[in-house]
Amino acid sequence: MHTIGEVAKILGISTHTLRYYEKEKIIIPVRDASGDRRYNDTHIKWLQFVIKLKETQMPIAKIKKYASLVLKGEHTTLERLSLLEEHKDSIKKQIRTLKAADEMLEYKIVAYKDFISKRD
Amino acid sequence: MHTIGEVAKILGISTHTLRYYEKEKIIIPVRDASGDRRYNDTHIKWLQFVIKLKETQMPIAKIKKYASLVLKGEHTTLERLSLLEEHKDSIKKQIRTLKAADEMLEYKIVAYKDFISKRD
DNA sequence: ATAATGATTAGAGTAAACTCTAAGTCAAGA
DNA sequence: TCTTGACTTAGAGTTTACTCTAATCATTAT
Repeated sequence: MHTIGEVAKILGISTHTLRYYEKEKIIIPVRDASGDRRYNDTHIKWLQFVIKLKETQMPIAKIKKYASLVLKGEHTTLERLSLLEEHKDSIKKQIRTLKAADEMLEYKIVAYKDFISKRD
Repeated sequence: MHTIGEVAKILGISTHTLRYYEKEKIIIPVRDASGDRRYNDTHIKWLQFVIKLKETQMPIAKIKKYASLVLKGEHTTLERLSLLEEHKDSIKKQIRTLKAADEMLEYKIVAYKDFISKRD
């Protein structure tokens, strides 16, 4: 069981952010005798998953939606599955966009290098 | 030569956004006799480039920086080149992140499908 | 015993990137 | 002539995702 400060350090995010995610019902830690938040390994794994989703541009609203489905129980698995499949599509699209931009930049960079070498 | 409304339609962005980019000195169109903005094909190509940079998560501040270098003239080509190379690195990183997330999602999706097929 | 550390809360403040409003000008078509 | 529609401006408002503040409480270190 970890305190909020420890979890913040482990995940590389701030305690503020962890409390914000709780306010948004993305993570619900347990409380110890004195009312402090406690996170177990399941909480941490869930947060690592949330961070992965965030890194791939899933908005907080959608992460919230997914979290609420998880809380609702097993009868939401189909809906969760389609949400994840939708996001997988979005990731594919992002990769395509990035690859196109990468090619364009490569082209521009070569043009710049060529220009510079001919000038100097 | 195109009006702001035409350019907005061509690029799929709003006239508000085009004026905002101008306020940020990212694009400086010319003006016609009655003071209206006019965009030529060079302006449009530049805006398409800006949109590509945006799609790959370059912040407005950095796009602004690049635009200012272009305005300053040929003696900034080296600096522009390194800015673009830096961004190309960031794109590579983004692709790696997305691929990792994609694999993780594939794994999760398979697990969900497995669970559902065994349950039904 | 006291000071430092780290936790708590409600709620205010911030940054980025738009997005919209209000009040106005101007040219073309019915 | 009137109206419609596109344009102009300065500046206010919105959304997202934090980020911080202030006041307070509990535990640990000297």
